[in-house]
Amino acid sequence: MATLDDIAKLAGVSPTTVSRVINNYGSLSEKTKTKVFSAMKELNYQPNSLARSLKGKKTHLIGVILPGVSNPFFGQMVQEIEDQLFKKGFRMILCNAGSDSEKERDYLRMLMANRVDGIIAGSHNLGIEEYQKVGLPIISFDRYLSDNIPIVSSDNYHGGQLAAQSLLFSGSKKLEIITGANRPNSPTSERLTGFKDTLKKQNLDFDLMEISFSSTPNIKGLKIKELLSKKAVDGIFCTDDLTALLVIQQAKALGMRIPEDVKLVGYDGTQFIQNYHPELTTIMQPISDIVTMMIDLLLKRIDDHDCELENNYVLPVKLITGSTTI
Amino acid sequence: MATLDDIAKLAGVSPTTVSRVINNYGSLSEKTKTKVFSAMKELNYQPNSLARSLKGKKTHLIGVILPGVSNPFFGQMVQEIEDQLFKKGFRMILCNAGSDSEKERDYLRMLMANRVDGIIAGSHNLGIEEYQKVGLPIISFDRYLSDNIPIVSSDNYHGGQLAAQSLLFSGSKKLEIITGANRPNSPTSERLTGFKDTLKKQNLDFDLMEISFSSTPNIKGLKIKELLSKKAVDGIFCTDDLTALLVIQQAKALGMRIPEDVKLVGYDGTQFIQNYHPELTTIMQPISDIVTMMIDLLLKRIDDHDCELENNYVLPVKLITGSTTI
DNA sequence: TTTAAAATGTCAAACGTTTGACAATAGAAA
DNA sequence: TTTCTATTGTCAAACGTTTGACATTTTAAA
Repeated sequence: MATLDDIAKLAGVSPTTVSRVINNYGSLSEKTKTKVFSAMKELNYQPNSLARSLKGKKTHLIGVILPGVSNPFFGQMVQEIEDQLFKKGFRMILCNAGSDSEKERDYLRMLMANRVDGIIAGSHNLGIEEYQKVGLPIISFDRYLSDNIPIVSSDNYHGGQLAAQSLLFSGSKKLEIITGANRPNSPTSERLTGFKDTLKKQNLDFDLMEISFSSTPNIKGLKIKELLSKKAVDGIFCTDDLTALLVIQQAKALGMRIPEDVKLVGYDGTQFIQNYHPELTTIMQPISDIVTMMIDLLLKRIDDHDCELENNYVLPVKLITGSTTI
Repeated sequence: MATLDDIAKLAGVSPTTVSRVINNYGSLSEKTKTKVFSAMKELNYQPNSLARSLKGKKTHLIGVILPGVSNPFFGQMVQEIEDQLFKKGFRMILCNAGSDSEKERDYLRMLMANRVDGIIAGSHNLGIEEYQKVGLPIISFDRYLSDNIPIVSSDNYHGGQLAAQSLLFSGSKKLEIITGANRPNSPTSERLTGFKDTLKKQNLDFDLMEISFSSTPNIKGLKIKELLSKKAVDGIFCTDDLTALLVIQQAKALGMRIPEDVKLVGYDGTQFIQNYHPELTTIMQPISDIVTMMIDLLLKRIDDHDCELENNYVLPVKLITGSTTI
């Protein structure tokens, strides 16, 4: 692969001049620039980022740690992150941590070793300490990591409220909420609280069904089937859309009609759901805005490691009404 | 961030010794190793990959260029690639090229600049020349790029055959195939041929509906609606599952029953479809095997840039029968 | 023609490693 | 004690850039 020296030789100038052209530094005549550029083109030259970064330049690499990308929510988020980062001249190293804390730790190490400029963290199997000692700009999605790591999220509490209101408005009385594992600091717990508080105001009660995040869809389906067939529920709030799809599936299999027999509200409202399951009433998280916010903050921190940022940035959610509620 | 010299000072040894410990090179006493390791731990030291790679070591970075990740097929593929690469000690730079050839070109440049060890290319807006002059190990998914770039794909022709057989077996007579833009070298065109050939053997004809890959689902839906309401079709083969979902959607809206009035076969058979739309008959591509193959070949090429590889690796597809055919 | 400014060149240090050559020291075996 | 070997150290070059100091040449204006 061609180096700066090769270009210098071919263009008949000094290496310093080539570097000056690349970095647009010092004074240069148009003629030299043209000579250098065409030599670069001729040899298909790409300045070695490794060397540049080593010399103190940014790597323009951002580490993105997420639970996974096969879930449409994170899929869309990754797509959005990639898109927006690209436009700002950054690239992403994608890290699917799953629910594996060892893997997350490994990735954190790798990202440090690779001297990424910053990290977007949306998966959190690890404790605070691990993230604190990374010493790189970090922005977190939807979970507390450490005091000086800003959290960007959407309004989970209000999302819970909207879901409850929407079910109440369509006349549900016997309510059920289906949610993943509820660690105390997880975003879903806020959704739950918003839901709960709204019902409390109406003096209504509800039941809670927890299905571990890591269960397969088949297992989840089975549990939902049991719920639907054994219990007289007429309104269900799922804290994610995929689970809501399973409810639709099981209800259909049992001959129950939605929304006549059971109303249903999901959560996330990805583009995918809006396109392929427009019937589902759901709470839409503003993925694009969330990403814009995160990248904006991250780049600020990259420019100035000590810049002051808020601890929390909460973006509004939106109710999208489909035919699974009335 | 701590450097090798810092470790040397803290451990009370020479920098060379530290490097020897890291690379397990030369002869070392257990005592020194322990001293060095504990110094590394204490300072949370990570060897600077940039410097190491500059000195000739691998970067352990792989560029993955795909059309996007919001489509479940590529979502699952990315997840699989990430997972398998991680296990082999590699990380991925994710490049969503979309249908933007300028972006793809930019990414190719960036990947060269970053001295990635290799590239997995699944998006191909660019011509052969661009890929040829990259000069890095490349493996292609499902499309011809250049003579010495191996192609890994699944058996698109047989997939088309299976789709046709399945529709014929369920008694369809008036067949339609819905497919994206059909550039001559695209994998979908093979699916089409397999489909066509099978029908020809039965002396049956079919109609072809092309919907540009870049149309939004709404537009696609509209065209499908038109098709369903204006034409007497009783069997549809969509060359991807998402389009098949739109057919289901539109058929439902028009009061047509599947499979009674129209049979339907999709393509891809991702985990997502299997979990959330098990009713859809579809052709499953063996994503995991495809990825294993690609990574295997890529790593071979990375170890030995000139190693001989086949031009084509075709993996078998599988018919998954759901209730959209009988 | 003189003079100043602009353009380019030379040189070298630095970034953080790896690696080889070679020397020095320690400990153990003969 | 001598001798060998294992361990560690010193030193320096290399990887491909960037950047500053400084010198020299070219160009254009006065």
